[in-house]
Amino acid sequence: MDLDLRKLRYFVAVADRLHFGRAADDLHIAQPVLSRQIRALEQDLGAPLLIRDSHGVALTDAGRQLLTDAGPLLASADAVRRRVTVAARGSRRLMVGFRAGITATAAVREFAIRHPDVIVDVQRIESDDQAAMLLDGRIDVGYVRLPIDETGLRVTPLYTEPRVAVLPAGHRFAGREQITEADLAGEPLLWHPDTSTQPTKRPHPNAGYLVRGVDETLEHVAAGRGISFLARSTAVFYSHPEVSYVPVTDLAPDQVCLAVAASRTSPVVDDFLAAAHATAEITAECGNDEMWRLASGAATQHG
Amino acid sequence: MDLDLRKLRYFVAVADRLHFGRAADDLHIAQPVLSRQIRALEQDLGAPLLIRDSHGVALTDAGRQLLTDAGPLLASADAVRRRVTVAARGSRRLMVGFRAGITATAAVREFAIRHPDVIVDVQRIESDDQAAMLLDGRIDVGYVRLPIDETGLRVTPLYTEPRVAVLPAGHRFAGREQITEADLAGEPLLWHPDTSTQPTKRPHPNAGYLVRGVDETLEHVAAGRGISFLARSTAVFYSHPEVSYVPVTDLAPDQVCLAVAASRTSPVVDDFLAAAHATAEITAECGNDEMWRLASGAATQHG
DNA sequence: GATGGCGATACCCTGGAGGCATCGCCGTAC
DNA sequence: GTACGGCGATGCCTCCAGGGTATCGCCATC
Repeated sequence: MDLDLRKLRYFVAVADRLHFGRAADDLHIAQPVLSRQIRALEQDLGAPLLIRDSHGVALTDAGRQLLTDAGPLLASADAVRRRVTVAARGSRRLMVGFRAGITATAAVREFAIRHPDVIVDVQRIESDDQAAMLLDGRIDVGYVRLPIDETGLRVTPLYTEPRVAVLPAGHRFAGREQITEADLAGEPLLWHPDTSTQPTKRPHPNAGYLVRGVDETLEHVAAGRGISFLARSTAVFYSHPEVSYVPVTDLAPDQVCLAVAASRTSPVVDDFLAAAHATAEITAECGNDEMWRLASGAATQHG
Repeated sequence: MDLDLRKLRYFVAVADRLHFGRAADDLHIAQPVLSRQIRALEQDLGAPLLIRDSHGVALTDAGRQLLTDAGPLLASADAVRRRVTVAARGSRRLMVGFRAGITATAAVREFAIRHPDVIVDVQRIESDDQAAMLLDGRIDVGYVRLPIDETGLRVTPLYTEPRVAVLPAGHRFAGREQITEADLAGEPLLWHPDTSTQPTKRPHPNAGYLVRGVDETLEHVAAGRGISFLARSTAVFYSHPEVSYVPVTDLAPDQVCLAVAASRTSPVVDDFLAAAHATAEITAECGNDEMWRLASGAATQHG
């Protein structure tokens, strides 16, 4: 009758590896058990999920559908468990995530007027798991940057800000007032993990440098492994002696959004969203022209 | 480790009834079994969910949190099962729901250009289960009218249209060119089922007339049980010899939106959404001034 | 003080999830 | 061509979770 989330998790493991033995290892169970559980799941759903033949294991149409749906569902279940245990502690706490360069202070202050009893916790998030953290309830609200996989989320735009190129200090364009995207044609770009994959899908471990977070980006750029781009407010907050920021005039701006898990129903969350929207302009100021002039003036002193 | 959806369903039954014996009846299991399952769930979550004392059963904070989260989660699980079985049949089919008065033809035609292989099915939906149908996968996309419980959904506005009062033919305002909301102060309003409740919560069966759908509305109004309001396009499509429509000049307009389950990831769905947005103006025409003049002209012939 | 309603406990039975050993199939190597 | 190895499936055992019935314990009511 009801879907069995354990079997579903097992299925995801097999679908990820396309190999019963290795998936069983991942799950710390014996391979025959896994084999039977998957068969039981197929019988339960009344549909074959995997094709096993001498060439290995492959997904059927139904299996592909289940794989795409399983991730969000399992994440929601996680989120439910997490929220219940939090509610049980009686702690009225709101966890707000924010991407590098974004300052939630104004919204937090505004929110505290209406909800002095709620403790607002803030936590930095990164591009590669911003969606997953919302889905499984580690954060309740997120100041995120696009792109983001909107599956299971409710995403509303807040503001945009220009982006700048991140160049090694010795680069031929370092210190320029501004450049265009065309100037950088052919430059090696750092490879960022794909944020549009399902939360269950992990990027292949040895596919180039895995750049996660701003500090790593700066290190890699300084080391000459490639160039990158950052939102201007991020550049304002993070500097590195061996790195130079240069505005790129024709680059698509960075879109900052508010995101919550769509399955989340809570007046507290709604009130925070309202506060965040009301203070969007203040939040956006961190990347405005004045802040940029100040910051880039300071940066050129050592860049 | 994983949440047990069966236990979760059991919990919802108990939380709805606040009575173990009756909930057990609903679930067709014995009361002691239910008692133990709930206790197991509490142990599993590490939090008490219900307070049992001589005065009966009550929810704890954690229990309330779980109850609000359980509905969407169970609905998602249903949706996953449904989509997998559909995918297994290999049928590329898209189910589009629409509220009364909304014509999806333009979007369907536009969509068919890109996806001639996908069969688009349309189905009328009602206010009281429009959200539930999206959440549990009975429809993939919905042309809905506000208000709607956005939990678990992604809702984007399409267009608005004026609303009209629905009056019995013998009403003192019947046949008027227009009236204001104040004119109708004190008039008995038909009671519509609350759309903002959780999908698991059913309205109490004997709480006034349960008006579901347009036809019932017209019958009840004609029978003199109260007046009601409808979007103008709905009024254009539905007429009743004993009912008269009168524009209300200062009534908040009806907002038509597109809605999909937030956990739904599918390029086919995305393409339909794009087509629906692209054809929004055509869709909105059904309730425009010209259509209204034509329809109300015809209506006055027998009204 | 007797009674009845209601959740919890005790006890039993069955089925499902886990383990281990082994089979059957097929591709490959020598 | 045969031997071998990889891999999923099957057989068989154990144990616990989920189902049932009978009954207890508590309390409110009369």
